[in-house]
Amino acid sequence: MRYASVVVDVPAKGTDKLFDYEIPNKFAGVIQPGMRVIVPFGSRKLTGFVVQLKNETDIDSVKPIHSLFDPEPVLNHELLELGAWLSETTLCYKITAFQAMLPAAMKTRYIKEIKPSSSAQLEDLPEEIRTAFEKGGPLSWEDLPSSLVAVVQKEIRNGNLQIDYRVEQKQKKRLVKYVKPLLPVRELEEQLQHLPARAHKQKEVIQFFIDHPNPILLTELTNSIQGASIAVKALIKKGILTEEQVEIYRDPYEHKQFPRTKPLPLTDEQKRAMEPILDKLNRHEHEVFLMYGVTGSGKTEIYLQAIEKVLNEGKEAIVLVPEISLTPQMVQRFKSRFGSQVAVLHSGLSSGEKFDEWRKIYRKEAKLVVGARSAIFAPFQNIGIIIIDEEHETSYKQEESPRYHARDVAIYRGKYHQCPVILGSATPTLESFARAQKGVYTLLTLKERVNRRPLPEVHIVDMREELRNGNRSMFSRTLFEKLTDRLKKGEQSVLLLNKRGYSSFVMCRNCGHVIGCPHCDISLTYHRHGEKLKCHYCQFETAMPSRCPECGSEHIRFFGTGTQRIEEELNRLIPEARVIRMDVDTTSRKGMHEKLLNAFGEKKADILLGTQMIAKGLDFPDVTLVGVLSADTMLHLPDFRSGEKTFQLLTQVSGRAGRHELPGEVVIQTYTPEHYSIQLASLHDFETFYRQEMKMRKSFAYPPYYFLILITVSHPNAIKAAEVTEKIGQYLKLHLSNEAQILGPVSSPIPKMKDRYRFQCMIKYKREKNLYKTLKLLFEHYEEDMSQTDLKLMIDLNPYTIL
DNA sequence: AGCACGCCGACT
DNA sequence: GTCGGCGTGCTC
Repeated sequence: MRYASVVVDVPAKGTDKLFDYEIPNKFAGVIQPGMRVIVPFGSRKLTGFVVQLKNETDIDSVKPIHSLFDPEPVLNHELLELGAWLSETTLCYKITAFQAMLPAAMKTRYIKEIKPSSSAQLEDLPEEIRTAFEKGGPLSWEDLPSSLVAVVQKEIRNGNLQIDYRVEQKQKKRLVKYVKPLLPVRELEEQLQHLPARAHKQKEVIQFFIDHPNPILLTELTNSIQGASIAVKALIKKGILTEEQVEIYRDPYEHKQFPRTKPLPLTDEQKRAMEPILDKLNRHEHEVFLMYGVTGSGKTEIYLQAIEKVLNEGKEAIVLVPEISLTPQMVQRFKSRFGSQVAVLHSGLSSGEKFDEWRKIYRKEAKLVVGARSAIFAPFQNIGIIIIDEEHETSYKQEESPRYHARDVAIYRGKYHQCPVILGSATPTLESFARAQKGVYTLLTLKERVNRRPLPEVHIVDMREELRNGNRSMFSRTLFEKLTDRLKKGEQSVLLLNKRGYSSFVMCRNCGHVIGCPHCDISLTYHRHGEKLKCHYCQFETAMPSRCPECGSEHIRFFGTGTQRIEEELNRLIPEARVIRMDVDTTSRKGMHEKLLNAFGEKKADILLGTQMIAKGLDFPDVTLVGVLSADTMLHLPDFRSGEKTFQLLTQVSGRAGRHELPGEVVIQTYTPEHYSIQLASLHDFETFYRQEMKMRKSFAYPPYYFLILITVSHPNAIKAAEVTEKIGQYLKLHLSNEAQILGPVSSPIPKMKDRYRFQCMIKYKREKNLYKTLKLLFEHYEEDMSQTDLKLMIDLNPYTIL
């Protein structure tokens, strides 16, 4: 093959196509589809993905491929096709789709350097440039002092300097510094005498090496001797110590022990659910199963046994778990059963760790991947089963381009590999449950908890009533009594604060002014750490003012109910209770999540207080009480799924109580106790909830009866944004069928973000033959506007949050 | 995206 | 007459 078609690394409209390059003789037979190559592109060098090889090209001025970037293809045939499909169905650039399938560490970095051209006489160069070169090799364009820019440009024109474009992989090999003495102990003792009297630190370091003459990690050394790194540097200079960079293999779980577990005996119900899966596995056929099983019904054991069968046949398995429930407990269950065959991918890993886990999969050292959304792109060749646990979780939908849903990708891959896909949940999405009702998916039902433990008893507390009775605290009397009761019995409680829509904004109690972000139309959130106000949408942050910027009053304070405030109130009401608080603030540091959960598991605390992150997957035997402090905070969000989300959250969190010997109880505090989402969650009645919610969806033409598309238009000028949105609405009315409903334009729920005004319109449709074509045409129609006037168009097919 | 090319005003 | 501002259009 003489030519290669390449998708170049420029995410833009004009470059979202294939560019043909000649394959130089030296690469003949080496270059294959799925490989990344470095190609000349205009005056630069870029990486690109080879997508096909061919013997003909229509282009008359083909350039040759410069070099290989990977020794082997990084995307196999299936993933190349999947990328093309993703870019079509989510309307993203091909390069964006390809990049989404690789770990971030494999993204490329472009370096622009200035160096003397081969023909240049160094003496001809101006003094200031020559000295810069003498100091240290080529100059990077980025940190060229602005005073030199003009001179450099002139010399480039004169042909004395040239720009060198280099391509590098962002991934850094993990290097650690080891320090060791260059001299034997005897000589070290001698050196100790020769050091200046005031070099205390250096003496301390040498003494350390006299006691322990072996190489030591620099970080470990600085742990035992504070500020040792400066002394070490000095000692290296003196030739007493030496340092060594060693590349280490990153294994986030290397120090963990995972006792092996054996398959548990299945209940009759589990066996019945297992059968159709095994049948499909044996026949090597594709099928989507919706496994609807109440919390604690043993879904995971079914996953484990199905996976075991797949692995025994020499095939691979993918298990997706929502990010927040990718807890150590969950990972442990898989590692314990399958040991080193498991690769784990989640956001808690560093990009290098993710890269190494990815390579384990690529090199077939791992046969099973357990991971968050993007793990669906694991580079396996022979997948035997794909499992999506907690199928209803919104984190499976990516909110940036490519706006894909992991479930759709899973089904695509399941078809390709002719293998079953299992969607598991105690509270399936209405979309999936409706498909199961229609027979598109096969429904598997688990109604009983393993060992027949009853579901916990749920009490709904009307907080309006509490207020009328003079209780103004965040804790109802019922909840308070039950909390103190658990404390007496030595049992544990979990308290959930549903923080969404409740963030702690800052308001002036005198004039009612709320401090907002100057760039985005939302209120700033108070962070106690450093007394700061931060914007959730842009990076803006500012100090907490002591006076109201509007009226100058000192009565300005943060409102809303953060976990911190609850913790304070808890400490006041029940001072003897030991509380662990889990929220973004306390878990942002790496490993804290695990640490806090372990502490709770070891009963170092009586109450676990947290946000959504504690709702899922936790399994502690002594938790007998779950309290939901305010069930309706998300019920009133302007989102048609708010009822569904409330039902899901309440059901999930209730499932945390009484999972073992001790029976559990749940207290739900709410201001709208009559709402069906809350009522039915308290009765653990998903099926009635499903029917009720489906009626609502039908009458308002929402999914699953209709599909949605959200088009968001943003522009620095509000009028322009509104105008364009209006025109888009008209355009769509003209080009889509009469069956489609076009709503809007309306101001986006976040009307202004990063100094851009946002308007949106929504399309509801059932079937549209020319949908993708029309949307693509829409993009082209506004192309000039987009480049000329800084207009941005965002199209989200099947949006998950319309917020 | 980034870069070259090209056309206009400001200045040595 | 040259330098440098940014609008325009292309990149195999």
